[in-house]
Order: sequence, then structure tokens, then C-alpha cells
Amino acid sequence: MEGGTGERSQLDRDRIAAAALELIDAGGLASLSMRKLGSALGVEAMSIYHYVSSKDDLLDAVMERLYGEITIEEPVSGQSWDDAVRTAVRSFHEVLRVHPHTVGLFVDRPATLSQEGFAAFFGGYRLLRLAGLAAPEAHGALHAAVSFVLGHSLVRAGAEAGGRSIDLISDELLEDDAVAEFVSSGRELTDDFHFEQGLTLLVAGLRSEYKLA
Amino acid sequence: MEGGTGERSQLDRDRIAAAALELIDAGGLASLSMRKLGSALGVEAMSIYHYVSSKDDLLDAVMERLYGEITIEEPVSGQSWDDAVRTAVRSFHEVLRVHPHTVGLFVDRPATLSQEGFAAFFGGYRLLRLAGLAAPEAHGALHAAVSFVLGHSLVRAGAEAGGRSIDLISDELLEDDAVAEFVSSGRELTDDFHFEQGLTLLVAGLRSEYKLA
DNA sequence: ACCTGAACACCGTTCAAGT
DNA sequence: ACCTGAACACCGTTCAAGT
Repeated sequence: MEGGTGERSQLDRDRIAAAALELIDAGGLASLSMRKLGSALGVEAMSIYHYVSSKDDLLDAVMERLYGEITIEEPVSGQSWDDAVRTAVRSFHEVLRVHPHTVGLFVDRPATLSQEGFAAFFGGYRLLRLAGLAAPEAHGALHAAVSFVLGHSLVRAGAEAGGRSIDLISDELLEDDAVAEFVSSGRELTDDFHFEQGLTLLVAGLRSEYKLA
Repeated sequence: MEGGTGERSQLDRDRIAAAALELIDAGGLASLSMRKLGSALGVEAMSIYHYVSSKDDLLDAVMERLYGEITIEEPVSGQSWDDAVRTAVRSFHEVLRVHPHTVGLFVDRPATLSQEGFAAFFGGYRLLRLAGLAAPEAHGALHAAVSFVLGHSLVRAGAEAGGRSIDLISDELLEDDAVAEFVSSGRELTDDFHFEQGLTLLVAGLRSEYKLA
């Protein structure tokens, strides 16, 4: 055999990013430190700097993995435009549902930096062009869809972190009937309901604003 | 005169939060440290802990200020429902435009914790109920609007941080006509165009999905 | 080529001590 | 009551040294 560097670990940028993502999934963004990542990889923290140039670069590598998990399918023949759009938006959303703590990575980190990020965005753009939108409108719709998915994940993560929130409303306020209705009707709705509702609004907006079939 | 504690500083929770927000606006979320905040206030870092119980509590106080800046107006008589909704959504968006680095605060931080946050959300809910939506649909629409504004601000902040991004697309890719169109048409569009486009889609979605006038 | 240990300049936070 | 200094347990990162 050629090569033969031992079977155990052998670091590389992508393997390091995978381990970082595991730490983020397990304990949140703040729980990822170069020292902890090193020890998870069975190595001193400083060794990691041979494969990534900084923690920021490491987080870019994690983003590449995330974007790589998004699959934007070409519409199959006979598939309606809105079915193709729904499927693509759900694919993006699903990545953030599986890795909820990664939404913070999108803060201060541009989207189209990597090959994988570009592919995802361009794929979404093509679907909207094929649906019949002109270039600027397709950009606007893509931006709106991405914003909605990221924002939804942000709200979802916030609600997760603070289950307390809505239960802290003062009794005085709750004597107002409208407030009571707001709180009690809201309590029964799930994050998934909100996501599907928002997606429906987005598709309905596209259909009516651009007169799509 | 009574009281008379000297005219200069005299700390309190809200004044501290104001100074923290100034630091965030000037240098981003990461640039806020208890030590720097102390020195901005002319005091040792440890003194701050007499007014807030932790950095997390301080950030909650900053959030209260932000929510306090949102004004959701009752619809004036004769005003169309969509005009009232547009105005409310723009008010939320404007706060994030003025304080772009604060979008990271919404990560892992629930929304309705404070009096101010509750007031903003409940105000939005009421507008949607008055527009004619039933309770669950009003929640869904509110959630979608909040998600869109937060997500848009997230994308905006990311683009700001990485002006590089779209210019890094390889020449090879750019030989594809569809890619070239995607890049060149996107370059001309502003964040404000995207925001207004998204808001239009949201309102159009509400109108058509719920058959509003 | 790859890994390490010590060191530097930072963090948030606790606590005993000062006035 | 309010503020402080020293200390603790962390950070990311540089650099000279090891194999």
C-alpha cells in the first residue's frame, strides 16, 4: 500500500469542521473553544492552527459543511413551481432544524463566500427564474425566503432558550381580554405551524404579486 | 434641594444599558466587555455588578431599550390595514437599521421577556386581528413578519461584514450565462430594495391567503 | 511536517476589603 | 451603600522549541 499514515485520526480541515459542528450541536456556539475542540480531537489546541488560520476560518469551514447539507433540486418535469420552491425552502430550514445552534454563525458572516453557499443560493435563484420571475424580482424573492428561514430559526432558538418568557406576563395585564386571547391562543401553536404558515404566506405572496399560475 | 448626589454620573441600570448599546453600535457585539463598559462609564468593571446581575442580564437591559424604540401605532381611522401593517414592520426594521450590530442579541434571547418586548408583539398582533385575521393566523403572520425583519437584518449584517463574498466567484463559473446574470443583476440591488420587496410579498401573501380587501 | 508548552493579552465573575 | 483590587478559571493566538 502507498501512503499508510496509520488508521486512527489524521486531521484535515473538514474533519476538524465536523468535530466543531458536533460540539456546537451538543452545547451551543459559546461552548466551542479551540482548547475544547483540540481535546475532542485528541490533540493540543495549537495543532488545529496547522489546518485553519483562525477560529473565524474554522467557523467558515463549519458553514461550508452546513451549506453542503442543503440540496436544491432541479424541478422535476410536471412539478409545479410552488412545489419546487416549497421543497427548496424546507431543505434550508431542515439544516437549521438539525443544527439549531448554528444560526448565530450567520451573524456577521456573508453567505456566498464558499462554493457550497453559492450553489445553494444560485439553485434557489434558478427555481424562481424558472417560476417566471424576472432577475430583480427573483433576487428579492430569494432574499425574502432566506431571511424568513434564518429569522424563523432565530426566533425558534430564542424561544428554546427562554421557555420562561410568555409565562412572565403580569396578572394585571392578563385581565385584559385581548391580552388573554393573545397569550392563550399563542400557547397552542408550534414552531412547525409557524414555519409552514410563513412558507404559505411567502408562496401566496409570490403567486399574487407576480400573477403566477 | 433634596437628594443632591452630584451632577455628573450616578449609575443606574438604564444608563448602563445605554452606554452598552453605544459600545455595541460603535464596535459590534464582540467589542462589548464589562471592563470596557466600566471604563466608558468612568468606573471599575466590578461596579457594574451592583446594577446588573451578569453580562446576560445587561444584554437583556439593552434589549428592553431596543424594544422601547419600536412604536406600533393604533391604526388611524380610515387607514387601510396594509398601511398600518407596513408602518409597524418598518418601525421594527428601523430599530435594527439604526443598531445593526444588535441582531446577534436576538440569538438565544426570547422576545417577550420584557414589558417593552411584549408591548411591541402584542401591538403587532392587534393590528393583524383588526385586519381581519383569526387568532392563530394572526400569530402566524406576526411570527412571519418578525422572522422576516430579523432575518433580513441578519443577512444585511453578514453582507456588511463580507463585502468580499460575491466578488470571489471563480471566472470559470462566471462563463455560465445564468451565473453571470445572477451576479450582475444582484449587484445593482440594495438592501432597502430587498426589504421593501419582502414587505410587499408579505402583505400580498396576507391579502390573497386571507382574502383581505 | 506536524505537534507542543509556555506566554501574552484578553475575558466574566467571586470575594474580601476598603470608604 | 457603593466601589475597588486581587484572584480564578477561562479565552484566542504567537512563538520558539521539540520530533
